[in-house]
Amino acid sequence: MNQQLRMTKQRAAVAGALDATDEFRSAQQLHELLRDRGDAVGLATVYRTLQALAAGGEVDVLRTDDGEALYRRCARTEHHHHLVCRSCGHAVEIDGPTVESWAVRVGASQGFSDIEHTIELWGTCADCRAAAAHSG
Amino acid sequence: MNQQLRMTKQRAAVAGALDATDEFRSAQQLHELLRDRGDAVGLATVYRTLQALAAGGEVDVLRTDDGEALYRRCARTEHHHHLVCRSCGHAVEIDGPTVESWAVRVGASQGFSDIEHTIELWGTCADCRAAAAHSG
DNA sequence: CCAAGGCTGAGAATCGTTCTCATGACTCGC
DNA sequence: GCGAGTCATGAGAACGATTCTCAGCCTTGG
Ligand SMILES: [Zn+2]
Ligand SMILES: [Zn+2]
Ligand SMILES: [Zn+2]
Ligand SMILES: [Zn+2]
Repeated sequence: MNQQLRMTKQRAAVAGALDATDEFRSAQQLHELLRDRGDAVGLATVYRTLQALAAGGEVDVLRTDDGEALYRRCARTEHHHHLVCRSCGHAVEIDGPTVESWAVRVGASQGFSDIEHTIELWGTCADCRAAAAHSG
Repeated sequence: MNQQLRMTKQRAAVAGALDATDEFRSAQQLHELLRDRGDAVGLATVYRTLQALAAGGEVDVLRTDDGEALYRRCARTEHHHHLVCRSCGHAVEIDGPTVESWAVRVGASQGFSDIEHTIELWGTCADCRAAAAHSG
């Protein structure tokens, strides 16, 4: 089926970078991370790889307030949402069982079909709050 | 307070365009709309005005999957969410009372502060579905 | 080891959005 | 009405993120 996907050093590097962190990261951050690590990979390749991983459901993508895409390889591939620190990207996977059914119900009641939902929580994690307190 | 804001023909035009539609629209769509209408307004001004309106809570902003910002003047200014048609932008304002408390609770339980939530539902409205059925 | 075709990366190109700055429009006091 | 002081406008440049181009490289199957 997708036998045409080749395992290259670059893809492994990107996947490795994703596995190495627990935080949501932008394509550019991952690109820099790889460069610093010594596994330099072209920016275009980073984007392409993330795109492929996202399409395959292997990484989660979300958008910051200003539209930048952030990626993260979550522990599970089943549907879930996130609570993300807006300053460091640290994330916690969360479930919202009642939210799921609510979304479907509301959508259907308005005559809409193919309902999907975007549900993400943003906040400041304990570490970042402590850091801010010290400097502020 | 904000007495330094002047009511200009351009701002009125943008506000008018927003009032004239019930759908979420991008800055560029509004810009074209105004041009077609005869109330040509510079693109930069459209962006600036939308920004100001959004800052003042007079219009709602949301981001499409690919990061583009969409704006809409909703009937109410109190906190609410939306069910948006991904093909025409038609939107319905919705409430999620249980969702609100869930968001706060989950955020706090993980040690995060300043919790905010992004909750939007996407779907295909009845009209667009009908249109798609005819052509497909 | 080879051919075939996916993969890569530097740089150009897009695209949405913001910035710059010279010019225009308001406001207010006279 | 008139001018100074300001805020607003708009054309175009600048930006930042992402995508595209395409020639050369590398993985894979045999
Ligand atoms: Zn944090
Ligand atoms: Zn969900
Ligand atoms: Zn709204
Ligand atoms: Zn809410």
